[in-house]
Amino acid sequence: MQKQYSIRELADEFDVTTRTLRFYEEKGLLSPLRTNQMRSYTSADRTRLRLILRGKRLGLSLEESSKIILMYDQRASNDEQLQALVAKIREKRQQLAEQQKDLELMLLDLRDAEERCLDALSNNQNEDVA
Amino acid sequence: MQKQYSIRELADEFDVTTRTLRFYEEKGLLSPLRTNQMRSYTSADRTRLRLILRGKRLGLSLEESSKIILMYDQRASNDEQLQALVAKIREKRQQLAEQQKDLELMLLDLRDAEERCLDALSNNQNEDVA
DNA sequence: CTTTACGTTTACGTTAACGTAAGCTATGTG
DNA sequence: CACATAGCTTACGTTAACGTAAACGTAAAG
Repeated sequence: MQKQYSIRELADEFDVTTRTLRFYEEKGLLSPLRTNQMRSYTSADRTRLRLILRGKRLGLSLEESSKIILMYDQRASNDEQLQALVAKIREKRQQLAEQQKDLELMLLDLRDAEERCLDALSNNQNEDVA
Repeated sequence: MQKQYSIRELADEFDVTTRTLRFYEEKGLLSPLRTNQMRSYTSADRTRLRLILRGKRLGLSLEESSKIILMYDQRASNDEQLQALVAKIREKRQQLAEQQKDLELMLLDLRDAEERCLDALSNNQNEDVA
């Protein structure tokens, strides 16, 4: 017997609005059970929501996240479909690897900018002393 | 004497539309020179464009990218402003570090998914043989 | 000299991802 | 019992980031 979550519980836990949860459902990203009309979220829904929000933080659209989630829980299909899926997964991994590079570059730039700021500050110190 | 770029050259180089470049200008992200009404982009504009697009790939809004760019080329101001800037830079670096974690998690999940696919494929092989 | 190509401005259209509000129902609570 | 709380549906509103189209200028090419 798994725990079920009300829409408010889930919304509070992940810091989103109930509107957002209903919207994700409308878009087919979540599919909570219904207990006399009220939505009842399972731990599977929680997991999916976590993945969706992680995708958002990485700049993915809901549709992209949706596709990636489908890759995670592939329904064991035939060889052809499996191979196509592997190809998709590899492509996405490739994209993410590129994104990793972008991220590191931006971090380097920011490290640089910070250093220059600190240099400027210590220079101002020296001027004050001189 | 630096090379100047027409709007089309820049658009083609970065694979964006001219509309996009004009839009970025309208938003204050670019400010090309004008040679008898025509836009003339310098290498500084190119750099800014590179940064904007890198930001986009990381899921940043144009406004966020704009702010980050301002951090890069800080006009040496007074100590107070410099310290505020350092704080901003550190905050952004922190955010990016979190994003790095998210990215690695997603990569791990995809590695996992790929492996499961490959397992399923080799299982199908065995069944065929048996 | 007209066509073609590239540039300009102005302005309305579009999509994603929700926000917001109205109006209804069911369930406790003083 | 009144009413506050939480949920539901339906539907219109909003913002970012461009797309698309009209209407015009200019310069090289046939």
